[in-house]
Amino acid sequence: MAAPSTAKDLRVVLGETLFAARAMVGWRLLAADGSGGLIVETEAYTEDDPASHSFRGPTARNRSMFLPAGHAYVYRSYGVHCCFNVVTGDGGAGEAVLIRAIEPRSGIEAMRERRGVVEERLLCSGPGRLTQALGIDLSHDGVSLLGDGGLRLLPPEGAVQPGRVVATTRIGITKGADLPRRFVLLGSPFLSRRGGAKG
DNA sequence: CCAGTGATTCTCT
DNA sequence: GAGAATCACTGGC
Repeated sequence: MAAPSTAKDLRVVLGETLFAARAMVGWRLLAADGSGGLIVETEAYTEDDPASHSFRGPTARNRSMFLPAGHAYVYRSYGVHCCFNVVTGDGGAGEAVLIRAIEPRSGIEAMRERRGVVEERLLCSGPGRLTQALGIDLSHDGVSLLGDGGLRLLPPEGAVQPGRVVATTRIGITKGADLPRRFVLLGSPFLSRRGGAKG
Protein backbone atom coordinates (compact mmCIF):
# COMPACT_ATOMS: atom_id res chain seq x y z
CA MET A 1 0.00 0.00 0.00
CA ALA A 2 1.10 3.56 -0.67
CA ALA A 3 2.35 5.68 2.19
CA PRO A 4 -0.61 6.39 4.46
CA SER A 5 -1.74 9.98 4.59
CA THR A 6 -5.40 10.37 5.44
CA ALA A 7 -6.87 9.49 8.82
CA LYS A 8 -8.65 6.62 7.09
CA ASP A 9 -5.35 5.27 5.75
CA LEU A 10 -3.84 5.49 9.20
CA ARG A 11 -6.71 3.55 10.72
CA VAL A 12 -6.22 0.77 8.19
CA VAL A 13 -2.58 0.43 9.18
CA LEU A 14 -3.41 0.58 12.89
CA GLY A 15 -6.06 -2.12 12.52
CA GLU A 16 -3.49 -4.90 12.65
CA THR A 17 -1.42 -4.54 15.79
CA LEU A 18 1.76 -6.45 14.96
CA PHE A 19 1.93 -4.86 11.52
CA ALA A 20 1.28 -1.44 13.02
CA ALA A 21 3.98 -1.83 15.65
CA ARG A 22 6.55 -2.42 12.92
CA ALA A 23 5.12 0.14 10.51
CA MET A 24 5.05 2.91 13.11
CA VAL A 25 8.83 2.97 13.35
CA GLY A 26 9.57 6.08 11.31
CA TRP A 27 6.25 7.77 11.98
CA ARG A 28 6.17 11.06 13.84
CA LEU A 29 4.76 11.85 17.26
CA LEU A 30 4.14 15.50 18.01
CA ALA A 31 2.88 17.23 21.15
CA ALA A 32 0.48 20.16 21.08
CA ASP A 33 3.37 22.64 21.12
CA GLY A 34 4.97 20.98 18.08
CA SER A 35 7.75 19.28 19.98
CA GLY A 36 8.45 15.65 19.15
CA GLY A 37 10.20 13.52 16.58
CA LEU A 38 10.46 10.17 14.86
CA ILE A 39 9.36 6.96 16.51
CA VAL A 40 12.36 4.61 16.67
CA GLU A 41 11.19 1.93 19.12
CA THR A 42 7.81 0.26 19.71
CA GLU A 43 6.31 -2.77 21.42
CA ALA A 44 3.13 -4.63 20.46
CA TYR A 45 0.57 -5.80 23.04
CA THR A 46 -2.21 -7.99 21.65
CA GLU A 47 -5.39 -9.31 23.23
CA ASP A 48 -4.08 -12.87 23.60
CA ASP A 49 -0.83 -11.66 25.18
CA PRO A 50 -0.39 -12.39 28.89
CA ALA A 51 1.94 -9.39 29.14
CA SER A 52 -0.79 -7.02 27.98
CA HIS A 53 -2.67 -4.89 30.48
CA SER A 54 -5.85 -5.89 28.65
CA PHE A 55 -5.28 -9.64 29.02
CA ARG A 56 -7.79 -10.00 31.89
CA GLY A 57 -10.35 -7.67 30.36
CA PRO A 58 -11.27 -4.03 30.90
CA THR A 59 -10.48 -2.30 34.21
CA ALA A 60 -10.51 1.32 35.34
CA ARG A 61 -6.90 1.73 34.30
CA ASN A 62 -6.93 0.06 30.90
CA ARG A 63 -10.37 1.05 29.62
CA SER A 64 -8.98 3.29 26.87
CA MET A 65 -7.16 0.29 25.38
CA PHE A 66 -10.60 -0.82 24.23
CA LEU A 67 -11.28 2.37 22.28
CA PRO A 68 -11.04 2.31 18.46
CA ALA A 69 -7.59 2.33 16.87
CA GLY A 70 -5.90 5.71 16.80
CA HIS A 71 -6.63 6.73 20.38
CA ALA A 72 -4.12 7.10 23.19
CA TYR A 73 -3.72 4.79 26.15
CA VAL A 74 -1.65 6.48 28.86
CA TYR A 75 -1.00 4.82 32.20
CA ARG A 76 1.15 5.49 35.25
CA SER A 77 4.04 3.12 35.67
CA TYR A 78 5.67 2.30 39.00
CA GLY A 79 3.60 5.10 40.53
CA VAL A 80 5.93 7.65 38.97
CA HIS A 81 6.24 7.71 35.18
CA CYS A 82 3.63 7.80 32.46
CA CYS A 83 3.81 5.49 29.44
CA PHE A 84 2.17 6.25 26.12
CA ASN A 85 0.50 3.74 23.78
CA VAL A 86 -1.31 3.98 20.47
CA VAL A 87 -4.49 1.92 20.54
CA THR A 88 -4.54 -0.53 17.62
CA GLY A 89 -6.61 -3.46 16.40
CA ASP A 90 -10.15 -3.66 15.12
CA GLY A 91 -13.32 -3.45 17.11
CA GLY A 92 -12.04 -2.42 20.52
CA ALA A 93 -9.98 -5.57 20.90
CA GLY A 94 -7.86 -4.15 23.70
CA GLU A 95 -4.64 -4.01 21.71
CA ALA A 96 -2.03 -1.26 21.67
CA VAL A 97 1.49 -0.33 20.69
CA LEU A 98 3.77 1.10 23.38
CA ILE A 99 5.98 3.90 22.10
CA ARG A 100 9.33 3.36 23.80
CA ALA A 101 11.62 5.92 22.17
CA ILE A 102 11.64 8.73 19.66
CA GLU A 103 14.38 10.61 17.89
CA PRO A 104 14.01 14.30 18.82
CA ARG A 105 13.38 16.51 15.80
CA SER A 106 11.48 19.60 16.92
CA GLY A 107 10.93 21.63 20.06
CA ILE A 108 14.16 20.31 21.52
CA GLU A 109 14.63 23.23 23.91
CA ALA A 110 11.11 22.76 25.30
CA MET A 111 11.80 19.08 25.77
CA ARG A 112 15.08 19.83 27.54
CA GLU A 113 13.26 22.06 29.98
CA ARG A 114 10.55 19.53 30.72
CA ARG A 115 13.12 16.79 31.19
CA GLY A 116 15.71 18.77 33.05
CA VAL A 117 18.29 17.09 30.85
CA VAL A 118 20.53 18.59 28.19
CA GLU A 119 21.87 15.64 26.25
CA GLU A 120 19.68 15.00 23.22
CA ARG A 121 20.18 11.27 23.34
CA LEU A 122 18.58 11.14 26.79
CA LEU A 123 15.53 13.27 26.02
CA CYS A 124 13.18 10.63 24.63
CA SER A 125 15.04 7.31 24.86
CA GLY A 126 12.60 5.41 27.05
CA PRO A 127 8.83 5.24 27.56
CA GLY A 128 8.86 7.36 30.72
CA ARG A 129 11.35 9.82 29.30
CA LEU A 130 9.48 10.57 26.13
CA THR A 131 6.21 11.28 27.92
CA GLN A 132 8.01 13.70 30.20
CA ALA A 133 9.74 15.34 27.23
CA LEU A 134 6.47 15.81 25.32
CA GLY A 135 4.43 16.75 28.37
CA ILE A 136 2.21 13.67 28.02
CA ASP A 137 0.31 12.79 31.19
CA LEU A 138 -2.88 11.05 32.30
CA SER A 139 -4.96 13.89 30.86
CA HIS A 140 -4.06 12.47 27.44
CA ASP A 141 -5.49 9.05 28.25
CA GLY A 142 -8.21 8.27 25.71
CA VAL A 143 -7.67 11.22 23.37
CA SER A 144 -7.64 10.76 19.59
CA LEU A 145 -4.22 10.95 17.93
CA LEU A 146 -5.51 11.43 14.40
CA GLY A 147 -6.92 14.93 14.74
CA ASP A 148 -5.43 18.27 13.79
CA GLY A 149 -4.46 19.52 17.23
CA GLY A 150 -3.12 18.26 20.51
CA LEU A 151 -1.10 15.09 20.50
CA ARG A 152 -0.67 13.89 16.92
CA LEU A 153 0.50 10.69 15.23
CA LEU A 154 1.64 11.40 11.69
CA PRO A 155 2.87 9.17 8.83
CA PRO A 156 6.52 9.31 7.77
CA GLU A 157 7.72 12.16 5.64
CA GLY A 158 10.00 9.89 3.66
CA ALA A 159 10.18 6.15 3.15
CA VAL A 160 11.89 4.09 5.83
CA GLN A 161 14.52 1.96 4.15
CA PRO A 162 13.46 -1.70 3.99
CA GLY A 163 15.36 -3.90 6.38
CA ARG A 164 16.12 -1.09 8.74
CA VAL A 165 13.48 -2.18 11.24
CA VAL A 166 14.19 -5.32 13.23
CA ALA A 167 12.20 -7.28 15.81
CA THR A 168 13.56 -8.19 19.25
CA THR A 169 12.09 -9.33 22.55
CA ARG A 170 10.36 -6.80 24.75
CA ILE A 171 11.83 -4.95 27.71
CA GLY A 172 10.86 -5.20 31.34
CA ILE A 173 8.22 -7.91 31.20
CA THR A 174 8.10 -11.42 32.63
CA LYS A 175 5.17 -12.94 30.74
CA GLY A 176 5.53 -13.45 26.99
CA ALA A 177 9.14 -12.40 27.38
CA ASP A 178 10.32 -14.62 24.51
CA LEU A 179 8.02 -13.14 21.86
CA PRO A 180 9.68 -10.91 19.23
CA ARG A 181 7.33 -7.98 19.62
CA ARG A 182 9.68 -5.04 20.08
CA PHE A 183 10.55 -3.18 16.90
CA VAL A 184 13.53 -0.87 16.62
CA LEU A 185 15.20 1.27 14.00
CA LEU A 186 18.43 -0.65 13.63
CA GLY A 187 21.43 1.27 14.86
CA SER A 188 19.53 4.32 16.07
CA PRO A 189 21.36 6.07 18.92
CA PHE A 190 18.01 7.11 20.38
CA LEU A 191 16.79 3.66 21.51
CA SER A 192 16.03 2.97 25.16
CA ARG A 193 18.52 0.14 24.84
CA ARG A 194 20.74 -1.12 22.15
CA GLY A 195 18.52 -2.89 19.65
CA GLY A 196 18.84 -5.42 16.91
CA ALA A 197 22.07 -7.24 16.45
CA LYS A 198 23.37 -9.31 19.29
CA GLY A 199 26.60 -8.53 21.06
C1' DC B 1 23.76 -3.66 40.05
C1' DC B 2 19.80 -1.98 42.87
C1' DA B 3 16.62 1.38 45.43
C1' DG B 4 12.75 4.40 45.11
C1' DT B 5 8.00 4.83 44.18
C1' DG B 6 2.84 4.41 44.72
C1' DA B 7 -1.10 2.96 41.89
C1' DT B 8 -3.31 -1.19 40.57
C1' DT B 9 -4.82 -5.77 40.97
C1' DC B 10 -5.19 -10.24 43.16
C1' DT B 11 -6.47 -13.14 47.01
C1' DC B 12 -8.51 -14.20 51.01
C1' DT B 13 -11.73 -13.04 54.63
C1' DG C 1 -12.41 -4.53 52.84
C1' DA C 2 -7.65 -5.39 54.00
C1' DG C 3 -3.11 -7.07 53.13
C1' DA C 4 0.30 -8.45 49.69
C1' DA C 5 2.36 -8.97 45.34
C1' DT C 6 3.21 -7.01 41.04
C1' DC C 7 4.81 -3.63 37.97
C1' DA C 8 5.26 -2.29 29.75
C1' DC C 9 10.70 2.51 34.64
C1' DT C 10 14.54 5.71 35.72
C1' DG C 11 18.54 7.25 37.76
C1' DG C 12 22.37 6.74 40.53
C1' DC C 13 25.99 3.52 42.26
